Amino acid sequence: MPAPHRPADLKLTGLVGTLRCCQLFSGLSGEDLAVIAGFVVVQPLAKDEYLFREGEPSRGCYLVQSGAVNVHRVSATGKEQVIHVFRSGESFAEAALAAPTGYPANARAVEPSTVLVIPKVPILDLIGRRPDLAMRMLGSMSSHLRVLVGMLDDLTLKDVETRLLNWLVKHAASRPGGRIQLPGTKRVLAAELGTSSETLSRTLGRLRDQRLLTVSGKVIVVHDLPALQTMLRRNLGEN
Amino acid sequence: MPAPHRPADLKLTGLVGTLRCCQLFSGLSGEDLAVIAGFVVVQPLAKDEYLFREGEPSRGCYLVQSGAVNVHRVSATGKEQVIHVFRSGESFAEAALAAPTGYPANARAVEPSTVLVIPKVPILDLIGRRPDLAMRMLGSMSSHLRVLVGMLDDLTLKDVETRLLNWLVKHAASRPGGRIQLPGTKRVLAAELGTSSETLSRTLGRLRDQRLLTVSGKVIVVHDLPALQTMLRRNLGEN
DNA sequence: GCCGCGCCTTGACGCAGGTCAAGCTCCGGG
DNA sequence: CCCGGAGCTTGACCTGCGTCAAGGCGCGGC
Repeated sequence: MPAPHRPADLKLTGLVGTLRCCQLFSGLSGEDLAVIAGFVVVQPLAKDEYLFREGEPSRGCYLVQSGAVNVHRVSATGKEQVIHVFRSGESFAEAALAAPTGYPANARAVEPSTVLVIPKVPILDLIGRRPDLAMRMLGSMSSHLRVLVGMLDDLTLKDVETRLLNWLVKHAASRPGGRIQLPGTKRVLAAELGTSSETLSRTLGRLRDQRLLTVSGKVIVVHDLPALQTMLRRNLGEN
Repeated sequence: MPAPHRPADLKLTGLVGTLRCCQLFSGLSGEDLAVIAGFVVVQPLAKDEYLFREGEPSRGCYLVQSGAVNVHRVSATGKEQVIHVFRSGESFAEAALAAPTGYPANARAVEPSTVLVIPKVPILDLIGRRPDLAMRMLGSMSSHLRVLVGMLDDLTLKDVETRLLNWLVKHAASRPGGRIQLPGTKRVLAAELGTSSETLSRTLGRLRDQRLLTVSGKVIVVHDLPALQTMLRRNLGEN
């Protein structure tokens, strides 16, 4: 693991740029941003390197500068439950700032990444002096709550088919031509959907047989998005 | 629905007492508490009355004074997924303060209850002026995040038996003599465990046959807590 | 080129648990 | 007192999906 290091002053302006772009700090004054940039620590992560593990005391919270970080729990049975994959510009672990206990989950880089570590003490201090920053933190945590609530929903969508349809619709909508490039292996997607790679394969196969999509390697092309949507609605409606 | 009303000044001191007792406000000065008590609204709820529904714009956040409030989502299939049952002294819906969107869930009284409505604008204003209050809100939301993460865990605990054991152990530990009085009907407990009343009945029946507990009406008496615990651990360990 | 190793796919099988249905108990009302 | 309904229990059945196992395919190393 390469040692984290304080950025040289030269880099401060670049850092301020990064900070300004993210949801969490986007409305702050340049002065405040400079203060934050002053105590932030840049940390590169290799693929599959852990940023923190469940139970460790919290160093602070994090902001993804590049790459992607998988936040997950491992259940007592050893299964990994993905909570969320955070990408460039997103912040996480704000909850660890305010809690006396350690991190409640694990964080691991999906690919080579760099994160900004925002140490606990100075950011809490700043929050105390900048009420609008406090508001932002509240807002950010509240959106994380919503993500979790959404996950709950997903888990209670019974069918694997329904969950997959849901996932496909959500992702195909934002892609031109319905072309979805899988970020990782199919086993990973299966894990996100809470199923096994075999079942995922079967379910995809069924949709393929119905000419709704084609799969080749790590690329899924959705041919008939409306059909998927009505199918999803039908699945939700019945039962 | 009886109209909510502002408490008379006579009641202010009582209110301050309630506020002081709760996690969220427990460390604040009497002065701040008085300010809060000044804008809080007392709202009684009949059994099964809804406090708010998913999507409604947020009035503010809430503090349970007496009774119990079930916060839940209803999935697209119409099933009710319990997120948490909040009881006396607990606060909820803080997330709605900071978010522009409406409530992400529903809240309904399990039994006749009274809640304190903490309106959005004045409490946000106060948070802006009292950094330590902001910290408390952050802490509170962070613990709610943990609850949700815990729920995720529970849902991925596969067995109904395992989930039930988990529930029993958690509840029997805090009860003298392992005597657990069910708050609602067994169907409700089943829902909390994410199963049907039939399966719950069967699973309880199996534990009863093993002389680990007895069930009579709404009372479950755990006879052999350690046995339940080792059974739980066995269930988690294997597979 | 060939081989070996992941990854994906497909088939076969077993099982937890959801659903339907029938009987039981308890309780309140007329 | 009888009756009806709500909730609980138990049985029978069926289905989704997790698991094991056996190929097929692509890819990198040698």
